[in-house]
Amino acid sequence: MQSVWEAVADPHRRKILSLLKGGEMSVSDIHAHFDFSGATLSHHLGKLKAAGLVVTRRKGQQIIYGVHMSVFEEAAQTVSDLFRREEGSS
Amino acid sequence: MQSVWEAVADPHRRKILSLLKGGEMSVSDIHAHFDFSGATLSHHLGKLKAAGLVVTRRKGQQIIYGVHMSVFEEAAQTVSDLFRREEGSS
DNA sequence: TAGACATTTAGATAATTCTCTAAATATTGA
DNA sequence: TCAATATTTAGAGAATTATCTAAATGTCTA
Repeated sequence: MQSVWEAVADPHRRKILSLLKGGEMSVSDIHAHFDFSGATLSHHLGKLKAAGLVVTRRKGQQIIYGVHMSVFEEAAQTVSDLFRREEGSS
Repeated sequence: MQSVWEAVADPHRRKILSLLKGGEMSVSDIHAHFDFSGATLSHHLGKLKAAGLVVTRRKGQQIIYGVHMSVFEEAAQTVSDLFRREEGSS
């Protein structure tokens, strides 16, 4: 599994996550927000999926992406751990 | 300025930040925790500095690195923004 | 001032990443 | 079943990154 840190290092992927936080979207819905090719989008979605940050389901011809909440919240914990100021260091 | 996201994408750099959260350290102090060359360490420190996450001062022959608290806390906000669940979405 | 120590810079290489086009796969509807 | 639509995979090229050794820079002490 790819690290969450690497997954969110790319601005396009952070934008995808922000979009998905607003609710599930199909690949073409997401694609409407970007200029690059579908193959490139697929590459980014693959990285997010490898990090476990998103989940997919099929709906007819479309694949619907959504944030994987449990992993997302774990990730929130991980990142806030790095950035939390040392405790008890008055 | 390099993005905080890219700066923390690398595990070595995250380890450096964790070390520095415990207090200021010289380059050689930091180096003692890693296996790679001094030049490589310098490269990583440069990235952290470009992101504004660390500050330096000279103390004789040594350069002392420390976390740049204001930028660090801004970064904490930035990352928690991405990972915060949508508000008011009951 | 010369030599030693600490760190950074320069220049090179290997690995990874982002992007593309073209082809493959999966599903739907006629 | 065929053609259209949606997405992913394959393969390749350009850019970036992590790493190294060697050289340069800055500071201290004898």
